Amino acid sequence: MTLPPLPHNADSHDAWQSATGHDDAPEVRTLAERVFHQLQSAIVRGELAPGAKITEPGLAKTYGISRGPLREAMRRLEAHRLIERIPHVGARVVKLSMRELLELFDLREALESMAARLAARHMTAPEIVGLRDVLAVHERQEDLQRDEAYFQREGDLDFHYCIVQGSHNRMLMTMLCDDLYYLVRLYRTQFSASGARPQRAFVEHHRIVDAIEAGDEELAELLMRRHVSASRENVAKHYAETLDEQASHTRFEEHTTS
Amino acid sequence: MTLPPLPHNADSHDAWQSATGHDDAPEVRTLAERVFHQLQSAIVRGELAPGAKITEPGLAKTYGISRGPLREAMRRLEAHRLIERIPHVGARVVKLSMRELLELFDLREALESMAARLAARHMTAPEIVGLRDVLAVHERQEDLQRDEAYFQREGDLDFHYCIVQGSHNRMLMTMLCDDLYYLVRLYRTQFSASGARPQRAFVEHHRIVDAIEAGDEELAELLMRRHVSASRENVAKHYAETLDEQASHTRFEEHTTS
DNA sequence: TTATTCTTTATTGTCGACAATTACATGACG
DNA sequence: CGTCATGTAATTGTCGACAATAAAGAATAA
Repeated sequence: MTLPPLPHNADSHDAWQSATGHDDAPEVRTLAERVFHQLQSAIVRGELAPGAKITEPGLAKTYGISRGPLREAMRRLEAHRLIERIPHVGARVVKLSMRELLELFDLREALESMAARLAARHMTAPEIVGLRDVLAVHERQEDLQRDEAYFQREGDLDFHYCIVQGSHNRMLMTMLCDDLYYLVRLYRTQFSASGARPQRAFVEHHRIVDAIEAGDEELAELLMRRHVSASRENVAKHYAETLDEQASHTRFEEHTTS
Repeated sequence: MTLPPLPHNADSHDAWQSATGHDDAPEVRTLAERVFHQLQSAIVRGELAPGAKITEPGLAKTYGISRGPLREAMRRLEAHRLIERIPHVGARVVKLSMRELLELFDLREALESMAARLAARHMTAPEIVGLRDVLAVHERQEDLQRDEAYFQREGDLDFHYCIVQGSHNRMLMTMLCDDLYYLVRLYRTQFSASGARPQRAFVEHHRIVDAIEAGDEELAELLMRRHVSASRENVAKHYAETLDEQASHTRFEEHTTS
């Protein structure tokens, strides 16, 4: 009953695969972990259709592994809200409704504004330099290919990643980078969300970085809150326009419940 | 490859065991789920010491199940940040450091202030009545047993539960009630946190409810933010006083990394 | 034809056993 | 005496098989 301390646990973060870069080949050493990342990527990229049923024997044969590690990976995906499970029935890929998407924006508004405030308090000079580099790359891509929304969107997430990193709050990093941002990407593929507003977002990003560099916590928080809120309103407006397909989506859901 | 829709997924929440009441016997039908709740409760209540190593054969024999469901439960606990795992090495119960505790308060400040704002916007009249009932019970217990901090603390969590429920944001409810509040309880047992400030908290709670009832979103958000922030500062101060044992804790961690 | 019941089938839940990796202890060598 | 190497033991990772549950379909009766 004594506790021989494991050799980590003091700076336990180097053992994690999380909260740093995103989509860097995770270089994992266990099957469950590897298939978790593979499934996570497949879901986020839309290779597994939203709402698609997931059968354990099928996936096990697809990935060439046994059902044991696969079930552990699925439990992790369930905890990360990328799949939904019902005991003795099965699992399927989540299908974000518009309501849940708007809820997600509320969460982002709360968490990312806090992240911006903490970034203004804790971000170091080289971190700010790196952040400006991200903005520069961001802007260059915008010059080169003005229509290619995909890179722009990924760049947008890179920006938000840097802010969250700058908060120096590990719980916040984990919650945003490991949980919410995957849902954000999932939404972008599900709704094929190309409705970006690049130029507006650019100046907002720059102003946020300015506030962070100036150490103005309150301004950074306020600007980030407005930035996320504006993105939410943009999505809500775009949703109101394309409401017809959404209506058919709703009819489909009603049909399933009958 | 077609997708015969499962009979839920339209109002998928009734199938979940989460985000409603807390600690109501979960009435689960699978071993993995049951042992997950049992381990969750055991960890939060301190029956499994923080930092204690968890061996799969040991727990499997303890709970009389096989290692398969146990590993799935552990994967869920890992995702909920109640245990930490290292591949091929083992798992142990989390031991919150003071830094992580303060990080947790930052998260609560961001999320619960948002919850208060949304509660002021969406909470219905009967929900507000229930909230006042919680405060009344809260106050009565305070009259009866002024020292018994345990019930007061649980009542405090009940209050925050109601607010989050009133936000009508399911993602927010899940994130706070299913994830963060278990960490809060874990902290209270680990640090034997009886350093409450009941009377101050009472009036703050009442003012928050007043703002919610008045539909004043901004005031509710501001008051909740101050409420959590004050609690954080209270903890930080109490930590500075009992810094000696924390110093020994730090020495221990340094020793483990050598 | 429609509703109901029973059978069949497929999927999920659970278990025990084996392989792989790591930690610990013992001993040899500088 | 300290350090390194080796072997052993224990734990974790993985697999295949069986049992339990639920969905799908066939057969029967109204």
